[in-house]
Amino acid sequence: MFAVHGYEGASTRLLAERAGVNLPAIQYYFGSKEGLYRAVVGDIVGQTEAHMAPLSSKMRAMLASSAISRAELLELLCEMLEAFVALVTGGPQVESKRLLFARAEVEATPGLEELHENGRRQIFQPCLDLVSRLIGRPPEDEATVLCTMAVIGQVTIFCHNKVQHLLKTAEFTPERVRAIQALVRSHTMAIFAAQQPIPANQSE
Amino acid sequence: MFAVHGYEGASTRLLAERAGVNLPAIQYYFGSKEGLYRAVVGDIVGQTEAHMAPLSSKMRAMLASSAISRAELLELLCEMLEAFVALVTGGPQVESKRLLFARAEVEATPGLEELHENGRRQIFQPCLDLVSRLIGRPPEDEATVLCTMAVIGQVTIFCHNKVQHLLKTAEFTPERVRAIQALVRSHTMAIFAAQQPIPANQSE
DNA sequence: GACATAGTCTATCGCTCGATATAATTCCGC
DNA sequence: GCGGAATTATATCGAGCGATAGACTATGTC
Repeated sequence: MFAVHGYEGASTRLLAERAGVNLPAIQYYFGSKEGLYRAVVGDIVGQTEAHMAPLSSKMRAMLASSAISRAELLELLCEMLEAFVALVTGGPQVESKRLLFARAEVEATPGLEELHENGRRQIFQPCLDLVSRLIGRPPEDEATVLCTMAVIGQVTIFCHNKVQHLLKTAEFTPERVRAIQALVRSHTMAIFAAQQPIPANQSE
Repeated sequence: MFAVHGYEGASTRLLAERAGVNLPAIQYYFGSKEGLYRAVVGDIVGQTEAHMAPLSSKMRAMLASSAISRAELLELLCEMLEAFVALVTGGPQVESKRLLFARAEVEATPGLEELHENGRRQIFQPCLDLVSRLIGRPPEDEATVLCTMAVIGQVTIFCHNKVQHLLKTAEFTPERVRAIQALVRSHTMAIFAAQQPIPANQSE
């Protein structure tokens, strides 16, 4: 309900009715409407962390090892993006999760900042680090940030609500998910393969 | 106000106060809050059309001419994306326009569908046609749609509100706009340059 | 100077919102 | 099967919402 109608739009009466409980149950169990909202966001944050955990640790391990080839960096970035695609197109309550992700970029409601901060930490920062190495510029550089955003934008657009009307069916079938993953992978490969090899002046 | 607070969040009292008029003026001049909203959306739609008009007609002319090279198609697509970047980062009331674009993808408020439909017509459809020719698949194909969405996603991400917190300054300076345009161009060139040449079995 | 029109003002209507006070009910150890 | 705690149901509060009624003011016409 929060994802579909927004925080303001999802009234406590609607929430209680859909949950099959009485109205004051929200205050009884969650303190307030905001408390319920934060619980929802926290649940999704947890799902995200669980989903990205294995890849995150793998990446941390590989980046820690002294020598890592450009091809390995690129492969890590592609896996990261593929995991992001899987995150926003699968798992429990996909539709709601995707919409809530999209809302986090627009709405300024309590708790959504946690969701956004989580996305920054779990998705953006790892990608930024990889892109930084791939283009041989520090992650603080604006060019690095912009490039990372553009690459990630290829995925985030599939979170949008109305954009899905461009497709005949709104559902993310396994075939479609694989198609998107393959698409993002090939694009990303093309983007960074064409890049000149690292000028070897990056740190470490 | 609509862009920042959303349709529901921008109360008529707030709107009237910020406009320096009395409360019933909204109903007097626009019939209702929704009428005012539609007027706002209509204004932005008009801006968008005016902004994209020259490129649209140029593209229509080139596509109508029988022979058009792959390089020319690619150049057209890049110009289209650059114009899209310019659209969401410049012109009057940039910030509001960008936020409203982002909201159009999430909110289901009256009149926003017009904004979304306009984006589909002015941006997505032309890009879809170009991508269709570039990858040699009909525009109805899901693969064509997905590819176009991914390419456009590189730009739409810059419409997001919170994502901009990733940058040190939120403002879109001319240098930053040019950097984004160059970035999107180089990415798009890489994506479609690596593609195998058209199998020559596309229509026309 | 009387009058019609256009536009603005204050006050308020009916409604929905989140939250709560309070009563009724269910649950569970004993 | 009883008593107290946990939970649920009913009724309602105060606030804010969009919209409107109706009085007031400015303006142009004759």
